[in-house]
Amino acid sequence: MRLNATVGSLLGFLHEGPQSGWDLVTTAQQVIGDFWSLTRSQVYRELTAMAQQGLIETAETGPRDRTAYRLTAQGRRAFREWLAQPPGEEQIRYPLLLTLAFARHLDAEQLSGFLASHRAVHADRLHSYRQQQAAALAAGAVARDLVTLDFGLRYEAAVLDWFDHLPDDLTVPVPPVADGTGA
Amino acid sequence: MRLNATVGSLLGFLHEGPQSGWDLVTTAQQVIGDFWSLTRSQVYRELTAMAQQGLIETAETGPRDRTAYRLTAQGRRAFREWLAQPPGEEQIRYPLLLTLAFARHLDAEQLSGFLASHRAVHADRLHSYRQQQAAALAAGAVARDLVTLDFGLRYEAAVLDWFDHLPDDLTVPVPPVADGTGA
DNA sequence: GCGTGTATAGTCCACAGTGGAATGTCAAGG
DNA sequence: CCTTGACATTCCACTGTGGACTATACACGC
Repeated sequence: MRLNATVGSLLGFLHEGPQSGWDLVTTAQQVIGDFWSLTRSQVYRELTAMAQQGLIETAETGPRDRTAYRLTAQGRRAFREWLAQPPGEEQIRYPLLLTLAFARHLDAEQLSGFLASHRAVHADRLHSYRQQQAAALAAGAVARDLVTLDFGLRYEAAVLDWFDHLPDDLTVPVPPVADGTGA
Repeated sequence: MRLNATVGSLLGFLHEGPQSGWDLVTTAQQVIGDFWSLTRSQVYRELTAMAQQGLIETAETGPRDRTAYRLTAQGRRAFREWLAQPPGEEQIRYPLLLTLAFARHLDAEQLSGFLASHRAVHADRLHSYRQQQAAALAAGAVARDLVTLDFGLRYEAAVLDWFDHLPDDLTVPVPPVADGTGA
């Protein structure tokens, strides 16, 4: 009965006290959203399964259909086991690089538009990370609390650097490709 | 009829001439494998659908059950349309950061073991990227041909840097966590 | 010529992850 | 009292992942 990483992290969050699916989505977005994704659908799906397996139990039902869950002893055990497994490798999927890989089939102006807008996204993210860092430091956080944020900072800085060192002739008209029907 | 990125890139590869599913998996792994993933299952699944939609057609059938596909005019059109769409944002999922986010529940020695092995993976990748770069340059490639590789180089360098600036007290014993049953 | 291992080639399936539509409830303010 | 927006969950279709399974062709050693 191996847990997947999503279930593992949900169990991790429940260590801070009972939460509903809605709460967990919010928490996850804030705490691990920069390097892990999990969607509403998935959270509710997993919560149901987790309850069935006895990893969590209903803590309280509030207004609307709100159902908060609490860790069980079994859930706590399962979490520790999961956390002790060697974490898998990272996965990156970056559609912009796909576009770039096929850039010779693309209009130069469109390409430079795409690049500009993606660059802006990364610049914004870097800016927001810096603010988060400053705020955390002001609130008394130490380096240990900032490792994942630091990852984001370095990542975004590197990506921006990459944008700023792209060769010019990327967005310069290239003679139309032969577009051969065969090899 | 919007194509997904996987179909888009398959169409892209077929511009180089007819290929079978098997070939396409190999090509994709080599050309876009560092920032995009696609699995055998998916390739064959999509090829069937693409053929049904008239984006590709059977080019030849070889030994074993080999079936090579060729682009149709419609497929070429669909590819251009797909490529002209603004590419989506990148997705990153890094389980190690998840582990790190819950590090206070984890044994210091285990954590440092995980960190060491992940660091090694990134060091290897950086090394291999450098070799690829050198080989490409030696073969006469220009900057324009190396943009995606350059992304990988900068990414891996940044990640390694991050590893090398992790605070020491990450892997220093932390007083056992209270592990409260509730809030 | 004859096995036999390895690379090639494809199929199938269960599970995980994504994104949006649909549904409903409660709270606040005019 | 009515509308608007935040809260909360469910459901679905599609996409993506990874492994098990089958089978054929070919190179090689004998």
